Amino acid sequence: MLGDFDLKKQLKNCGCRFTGQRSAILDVLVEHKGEHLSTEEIYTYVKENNAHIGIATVYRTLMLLERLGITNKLDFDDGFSRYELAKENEVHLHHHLICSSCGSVSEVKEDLLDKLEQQILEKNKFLVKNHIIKFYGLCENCRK
Amino acid sequence: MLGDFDLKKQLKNCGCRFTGQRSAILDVLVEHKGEHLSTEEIYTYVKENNAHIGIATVYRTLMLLERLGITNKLDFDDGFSRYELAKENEVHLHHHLICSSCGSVSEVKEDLLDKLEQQILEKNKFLVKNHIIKFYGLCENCRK
DNA sequence: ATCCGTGCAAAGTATTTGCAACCTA
DNA sequence: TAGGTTGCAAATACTTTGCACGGAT
Repeated sequence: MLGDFDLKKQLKNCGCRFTGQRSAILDVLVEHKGEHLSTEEIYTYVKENNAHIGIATVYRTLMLLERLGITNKLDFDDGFSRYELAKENEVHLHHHLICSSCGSVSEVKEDLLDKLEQQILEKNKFLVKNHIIKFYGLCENCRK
Repeated sequence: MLGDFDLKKQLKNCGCRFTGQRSAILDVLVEHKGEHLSTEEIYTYVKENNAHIGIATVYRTLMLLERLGITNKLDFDDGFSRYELAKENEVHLHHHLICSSCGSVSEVKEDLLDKLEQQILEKNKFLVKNHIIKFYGLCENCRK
């Protein structure tokens, strides 16, 4: 798998080892690209082909993948840490739409924030490297 | 105190009772306007004048205040729920600047998002009622 | 007097950690 | 072989809940 090759290289670069568990966890994230899986969900999917994996390994691996910049940790205030592949964000950052009524999460894929971030650098002397934007409101279904 | 009067009215409106603990917790939030206190910090401050209050009451009251729209719950991914007075947001919504290096949190007080939210309504049929924006990057100090 | 609110402690839930066995390099 | 990695279980950390007592209306 393509993902494995990159992972192997990146792990070597940081002196870490390439293991079946780490590969399997990344595979799950690749297979579910576009979703925002919780640790528990990732654990469940990984167990399908890796029955004896422990959830501590999932937590540790997700921490590692985030440190390597392979994943982004997301937070929708539902009590779970969620993850997505960071690659998707190379071109654009996501804006998440969270419905206050049904809790559904969808995405906007536009980035109109460059202007704002430029102003922040000028006025606050703060260099923006990444952002997480959560819009709370009512989705199409719940507005009916 | 001014805050007490509003609280009393709002509590009555929802069939809830006005108690010393609820008043004291709101007082702490008013005294620390502009900060983003964690539940634990609020608990510590309230105990100064209310030595025997329990932390469960703080959690329950903050939940109530949020339901009443008096406070906003914030989340800076540091493992704590944080709160601020919602009033501050009547005029403008906050954008938080979170430094990846030192963890400091500051604020931008501009709202250039109206245009984007209008587009979201048109393209995603999603009606934005509120938003939380977290910019991750490097603050002035850490860029030196 | 009623019954909501409180404090305490126990329970819950997500996540982290210690450690011996295991596996990658 | 050496040392990073794993699985298990115990430990943490934050938050919620059950219940009897206390206080607001």
